[in-house]
Amino acid sequence: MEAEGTKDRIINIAGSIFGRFGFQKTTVDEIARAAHKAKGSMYYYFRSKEELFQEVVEAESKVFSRELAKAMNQGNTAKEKLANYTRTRIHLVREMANYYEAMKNDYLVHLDFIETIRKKYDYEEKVRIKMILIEGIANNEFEIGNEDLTAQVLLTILKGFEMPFLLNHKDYEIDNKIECLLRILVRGLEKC
Amino acid sequence: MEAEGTKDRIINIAGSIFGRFGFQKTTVDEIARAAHKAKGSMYYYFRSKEELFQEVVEAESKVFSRELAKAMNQGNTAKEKLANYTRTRIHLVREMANYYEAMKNDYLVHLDFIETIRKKYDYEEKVRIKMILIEGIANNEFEIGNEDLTAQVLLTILKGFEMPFLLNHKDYEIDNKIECLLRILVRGLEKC
DNA sequence: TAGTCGACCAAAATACAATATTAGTCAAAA
DNA sequence: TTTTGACTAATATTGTATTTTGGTCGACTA
Repeated sequence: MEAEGTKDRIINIAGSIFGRFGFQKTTVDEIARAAHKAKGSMYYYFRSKEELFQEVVEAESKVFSRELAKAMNQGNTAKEKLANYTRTRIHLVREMANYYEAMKNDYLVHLDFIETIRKKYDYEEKVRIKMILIEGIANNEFEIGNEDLTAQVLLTILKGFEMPFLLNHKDYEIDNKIECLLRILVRGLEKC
Repeated sequence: MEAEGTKDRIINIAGSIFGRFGFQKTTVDEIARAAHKAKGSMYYYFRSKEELFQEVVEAESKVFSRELAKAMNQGNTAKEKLANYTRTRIHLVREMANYYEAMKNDYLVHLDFIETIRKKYDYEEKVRIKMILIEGIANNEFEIGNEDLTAQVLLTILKGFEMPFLLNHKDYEIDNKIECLLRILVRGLEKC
């Protein structure tokens, strides 16, 4: 028996094809052929093309989440955790930029199921940031009025930082910017 | 001169039409009719539709700039200036969100002359923020390693903040978020 | 002479019908 | 349980006739 089930194999293959061509320009038959299956078989595992895509995004988000959690836990203090989280997040998103590139065409076609997924992962991320903040408050590292609002704002900042390279603008100074941003954020949250 | 008045009138009328329908879906003839002129007359004042649009953007950017400068100068300290600048900028962009709405269709058609304008005004804005920072350092309000990089990062944060409502997501908590952001930024830059 | 006009043109956008792909189904079979 | 490929309705694409649009120009005027 293969370590990887058929369904997971399809998800992986679909992921690489969706990543190259986006949701709309990828056909179910194309994925089926790449997976050496008949198109009909796809509908044994997934109710629709949308559901297949959703599972691909879900799987990739899990990897994203795991990497982020790992980076975060490599720090001892809340400050370090926030810093590692920020650095890793920005770099991960940057690596995924070419992935987003293919999705750009789908972007205006406002697929509302994507919106749903996005919201869910935004929420998860906010919770994770909030946890760092709460830990920092408990540690006497941070002094924050409203952790929930602050977590939301930090997430907005992080998401804003990805915009430049989400829209082609290459940024060779990104590492300097990240450190500069972190200096402001950490000092801004710090208990002094 | 009378001619200068006509040109400005055309720019204003064109602005409101471009604002409603975007660059592509607005026709030169439409603008001409609204200005009670023949289409040919448009080409007496502007070399092309692009140039007309460019002048519209230029004019509106000037208003934007002036409002920002005004808000900024209402503060006495650098901290106040930064705060006023931030608040005004975010609110101005939000008011313009419906304007951007119409432009969304043009967005993917990557009009590179728009990119040029954007770069120019980004630079101006960065300079303005940098001036606040330098003033703050001179005042002993701020303590900043690299003002240029910091100004760039602040601009990136501000531009990131506009993304949510640039993409429909209405945000009823925006004022709380702005104050929360400002608290972080000001404390993050503060000399303590 | 600065400003306006509208007929005119080539290029681009649109409309529409014919054609081809595609998402999704299903009965049969492995 | 899993796979298949023929099948269909809906969607997308293509080719083409038609219209619209950006832009020009010579004539006109105040």
